[in-house]
Amino acid sequence: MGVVVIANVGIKDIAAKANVSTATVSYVLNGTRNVSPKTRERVVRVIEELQYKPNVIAQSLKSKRTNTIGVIAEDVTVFHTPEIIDGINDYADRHDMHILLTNLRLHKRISRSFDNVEAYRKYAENAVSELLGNQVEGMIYIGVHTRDLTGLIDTRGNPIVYTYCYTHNDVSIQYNDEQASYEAMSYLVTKGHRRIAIISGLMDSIPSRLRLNGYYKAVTEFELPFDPQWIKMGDWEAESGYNMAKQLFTLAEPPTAILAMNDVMAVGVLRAANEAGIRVPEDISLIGFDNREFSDYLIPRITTLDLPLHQMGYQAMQTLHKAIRGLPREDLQLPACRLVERDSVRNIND
Amino acid sequence: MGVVVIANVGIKDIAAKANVSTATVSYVLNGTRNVSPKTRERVVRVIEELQYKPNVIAQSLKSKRTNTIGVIAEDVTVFHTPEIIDGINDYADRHDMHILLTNLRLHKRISRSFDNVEAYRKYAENAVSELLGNQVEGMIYIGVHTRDLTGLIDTRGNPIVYTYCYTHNDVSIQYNDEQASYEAMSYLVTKGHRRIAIISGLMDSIPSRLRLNGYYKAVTEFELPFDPQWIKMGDWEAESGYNMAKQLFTLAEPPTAILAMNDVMAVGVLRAANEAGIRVPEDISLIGFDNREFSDYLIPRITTLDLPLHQMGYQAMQTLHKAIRGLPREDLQLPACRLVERDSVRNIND
DNA sequence: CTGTTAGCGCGTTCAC
DNA sequence: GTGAACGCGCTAACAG
Repeated sequence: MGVVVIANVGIKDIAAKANVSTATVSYVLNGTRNVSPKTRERVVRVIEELQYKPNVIAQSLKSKRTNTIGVIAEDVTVFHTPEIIDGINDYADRHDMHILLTNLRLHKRISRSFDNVEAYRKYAENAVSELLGNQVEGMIYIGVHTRDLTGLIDTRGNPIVYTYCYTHNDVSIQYNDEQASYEAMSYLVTKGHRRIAIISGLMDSIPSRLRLNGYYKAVTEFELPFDPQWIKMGDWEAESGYNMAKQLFTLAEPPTAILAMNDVMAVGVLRAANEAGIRVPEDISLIGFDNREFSDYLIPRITTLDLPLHQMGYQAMQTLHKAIRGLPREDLQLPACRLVERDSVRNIND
Repeated sequence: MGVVVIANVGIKDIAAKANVSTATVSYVLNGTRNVSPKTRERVVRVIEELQYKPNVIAQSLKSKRTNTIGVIAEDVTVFHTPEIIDGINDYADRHDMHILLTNLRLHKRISRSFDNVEAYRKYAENAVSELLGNQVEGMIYIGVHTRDLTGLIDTRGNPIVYTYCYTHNDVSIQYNDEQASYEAMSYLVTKGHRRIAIISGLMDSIPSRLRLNGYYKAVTEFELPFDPQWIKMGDWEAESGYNMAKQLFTLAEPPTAILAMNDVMAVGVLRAANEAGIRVPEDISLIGFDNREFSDYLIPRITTLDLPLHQMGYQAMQTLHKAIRGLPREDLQLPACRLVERDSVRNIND
């Protein structure tokens, strides 16, 4: 109807209609130089009239700055990725930067064999190539789990920040695993627990080891009883939580609380308890890890540790931004996890 | 160390090092014209040696094609958004298109007052402006829930496709709500259920109404008993599922199965059942909607309807792509939901 | 047929 | 306040 599809108006259209040179228009737009109020006024009016927007592409060509960074997500459908991207956006919005998103779609393409780095190297390298071709000023790489990606890609000297994974040579943004499990332990102690078991993730994982450190630290500091049988090795999956919990339940001196290194294994614990007629939290207390959405919908609602994902994304973007600008790297605080208190821990002081 | 930061090599660097003109390099790169094997060989070697990648920015400036589309996500942290983006990526990857991602961050910025369109119009318009400035060839808008966004933004004639929301004037990609609830009902009937209750979402929502249509259609076709008391109006939140379930439990003729219009309300039903000592599925069967991650972690695991999110993203991108190319719009099939059979429905034929 | 020169796209910026 | 060179790659027109 009244809608007119406007052929892209350019700076010279403005110049023509306002009877000035293109240079003047540019000066008005950018305030790069003084322009007499009268001409400025005239130019501004035409600009608004024609709804002119500078062609960022052309600007970039000259300025060699695109204000665009590339985000390589190994898989956007993995639970932590969207929130990290949200943090990246948060910072990017405040600094007028744009995000070119690449999604490696790892889960769908190579299923669970993440360890086979070769299998997806070509995807990752393609992503980097395309991004560089698009003149991004830097990149953020979001992994599907915390692991070493040294040598996976070569950014040819362009800045990159890794998060939810790391390399030996580059900056990476992680969160404080040790503090997190220590905090969970402190909380349990506050609630009167002393015999506390832990179900770890795979032991080739750095987070597993760091969280175990936090556990040991708490055991030492609070002088808790220690029994190696309370340390169970899981593999992050619910099934392992289930199996380990069953073992814990049959111990001569069973723990009064279990700390599972992720919410998924916590579900396994819940299932095992359910099956054995053991009630959570009345008979045994449980803390998960990750604050996955479902942890709030379980019965009982699971107390867990919230990951500072937003902050990680924000810091990653901030760090990258400084690197692009050539500014020195600030020593940012290692993002901390936050205990989300719900209904799966009983206070046994009462 | 051995790492050399290479100043961006351009076509003329190649030309110089290979002793040819830039035109020849361009012809080699694009195969636009015949180049003698010898020179080609020489040029190719230099290109590889210097790891040259054409500057897409410069290419776009001339070709007026950026192969980039803008995705405006109202909120990337909402459960359905990542999977839709994944579908968009899937199509984009196959057609060498790039995604410039904008995240309106609606949840964090304006909390839950989504109905107040004015509150975020400015965010949306900014997003469109920036995207257009970046010369995207089209846009996909991903809503946080299915509602009418007519008049929210003006793309100035540029193609746009909406998904998980719609307008009166533009193309939008939805899924088949009516088929979904009908399918759930058929399944329940197969399992011997005839007295089936439904807990709807807010009734100003189109999905609520369509799903109710599917319910009625099944009631009619299968000649099921009908009692208006079995139709409960919820508001999508767990609390309402809880309240409505309690009402259903106290009916003189209670239903044998409940269909909740989302998994969140299904959790409410589960809680109410738990409290009342009613077992799912032994005493009452339950079907949710959305196949939210947590539905698989509940006890019992909830049978639910999986949303064709990936397909929606794929179709949105496909539709947009055709529009950009000026091709006629194909009539794509309305994506269907898929019943995910788990443990919350009992076969009462046995 | 192969290779080169020169102008273009669009906004910026320097010299006048 | 203006003309024109410039950035980088593409390509029409031209030369050998």
